[in-house]
Amino acid sequence: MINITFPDGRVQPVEPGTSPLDIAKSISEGLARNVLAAEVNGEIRDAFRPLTEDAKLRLLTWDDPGGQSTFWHSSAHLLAEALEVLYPGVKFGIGPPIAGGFYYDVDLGDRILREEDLPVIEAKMKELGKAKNAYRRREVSKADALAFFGAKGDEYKLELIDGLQDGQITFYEQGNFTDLCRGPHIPDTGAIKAVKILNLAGAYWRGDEKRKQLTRIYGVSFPKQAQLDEHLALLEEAKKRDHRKLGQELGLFTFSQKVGAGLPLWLPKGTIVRGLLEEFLKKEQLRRGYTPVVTPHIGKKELYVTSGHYEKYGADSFQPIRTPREDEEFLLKPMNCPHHCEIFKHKPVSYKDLPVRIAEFGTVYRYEQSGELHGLTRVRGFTQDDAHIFCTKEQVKDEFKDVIDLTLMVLKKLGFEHYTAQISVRDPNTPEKYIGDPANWERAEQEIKEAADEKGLITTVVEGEAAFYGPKLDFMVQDALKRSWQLGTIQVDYNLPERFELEYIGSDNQRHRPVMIHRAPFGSFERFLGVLIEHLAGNFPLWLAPDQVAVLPISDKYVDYAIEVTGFLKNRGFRSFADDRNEKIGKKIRDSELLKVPYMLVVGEKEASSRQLSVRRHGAGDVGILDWETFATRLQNEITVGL
RNA sequence: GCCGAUGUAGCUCAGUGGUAGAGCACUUCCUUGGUAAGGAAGAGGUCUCGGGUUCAAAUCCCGACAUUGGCUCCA
Repeated sequence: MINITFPDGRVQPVEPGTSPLDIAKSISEGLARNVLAAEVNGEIRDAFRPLTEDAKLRLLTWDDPGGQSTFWHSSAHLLAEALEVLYPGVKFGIGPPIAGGFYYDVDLGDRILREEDLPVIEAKMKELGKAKNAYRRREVSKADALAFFGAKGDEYKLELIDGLQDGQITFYEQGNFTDLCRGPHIPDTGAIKAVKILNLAGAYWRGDEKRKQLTRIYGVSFPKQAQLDEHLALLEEAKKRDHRKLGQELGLFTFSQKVGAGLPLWLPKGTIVRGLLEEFLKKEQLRRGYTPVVTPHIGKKELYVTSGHYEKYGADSFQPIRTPREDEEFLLKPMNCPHHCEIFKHKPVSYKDLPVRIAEFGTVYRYEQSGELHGLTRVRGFTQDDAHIFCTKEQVKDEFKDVIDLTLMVLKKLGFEHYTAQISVRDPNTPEKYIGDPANWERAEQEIKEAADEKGLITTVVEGEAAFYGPKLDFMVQDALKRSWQLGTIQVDYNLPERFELEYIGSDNQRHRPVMIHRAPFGSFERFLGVLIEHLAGNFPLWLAPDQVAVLPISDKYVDYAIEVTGFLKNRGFRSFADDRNEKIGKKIRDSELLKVPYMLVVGEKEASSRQLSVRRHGAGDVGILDWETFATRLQNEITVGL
């Protein structure tokens, strides 16, 4: 007998060769139906794979991420099976589970898949699912594996097998389909009841753009149709919230072919929102000892040769601009830091001046490949809420903590409640990739972790993700639809102080090299606003709304009163307009609701004669009659509270 | 940059070889209406751009540009 330990500590002896699925069956049939995989001594395995020795066992259902990814992985195999039936001779790349489902990369030869083909694939998958074919695991020798896929003519699988060690190769089969696979898989295809093939895309074999491009088929699947429906509804909701669509509908920004791809044009309303964010941050930064600066949009090529950016990115940047007479070369600035380094250098700095915090909403231009551009989140010209902190190495930790504070304050103010921090440190195996004193690195990495801990951040530490010039902390922010975005960043830099020969005079009257910290709580206004629009579904809080109050006269007899009210509100600093169109009140309300204006004031005979306001809140409806002062106070209170 | 899709009025879209359509928005007129669309008339388009095929191209072919789903990249 072998001993199986359950998560609650209970130990049950079973015959060797018993599978977790058998154990589930012995507990209840219902459980057995729901078991997708098993965690055996911390490793996720097939629930049907026999246990041969003492083990800690956890049965995984749909509610476990491990159960879901196994389910999706098996769905990818089911997709492959369907493809093989529909398109004989299809060759397969890889087919893994991913965050929101699964995909399979396939080579269909000359055949091009179209949207119309997707329902056919879905139908075939459902049909094969109903067959309830069991997934079977089989260990094969390398020679046999090569022989199998050689006979099938699948060069991609052959290449994969080539990279595997003999004795560690397994096949999984279900129905008539056999795939090279490490597993694990769910017990049988019957569990895959709801399937949706989402989209098609090209993907290079092994992610290498020099190699053949395969067709990547994305799908998602669930044990129940209701779950799929819910998932599709969420995707629908995401589409509705798309900042590109809302930006258009709310008149926030636009793009022009003539101006150029990836170069957003901020419309008046968008500019108001953006300006309010700037104002908010500027105020907060002044309070925290930042000193604002302004630097030009271009800089001489030598500036970037000094900074090292020219060597590293010059070829992949907008190319230099030349002056007609002197033949000097200027670059559009891709970063603000070289300019800020020169500002730091403009006069001798004492240790008593440190930290120096130079802040600028600096617009930068980066050449992004045409296929990369996307709404506001990936553009070629954008404005960073940038600042560079020059400090001693002893001050790094406190500065980090202050920037974390600032960032959290920003996220809270804008209604982002879920976020984590990713700390990127050196890859210990390739120390030669990093510049700067290893002792400083060690210290900074440690202090970043401490600072994040002391501020109560949930962190993940990723080795090898650090920039060559220093470790960093990035904020990963989750929006209302549980999508994760990388926004703010804090980075330590040992490189630029060196290259620009930055110095300060210490208390010992000697020259010392400061440490530089790059930081941007929003990242860029463009990207942040894109994410914010989707997070809020375009419903800006009162303080950020481009129009705060729409005054809606019932008929043109009350337009004068509406204009008077608008004037009062404007004097109190609220953004307000009167809708004096010759339209019925229902129409005016509808239009203001669609524009997501937070407050609507309906004014007619009653209000004009009593000098009152009939107040309506966006999304909430009629909130009753208020006098002017009470309404103004209500607005002020709502703004003060924030959200 | 690569692969696929798309590009028709300000917006959303119909229009598969014979000189361009709808709804909304816009303008004018009628209407003066109390919490999500009042009525009528009008104006608005070298059908993204450039080539080609054809008696004839929004429509078919080629190329460019832009948008888009991905891939690769991202200081």
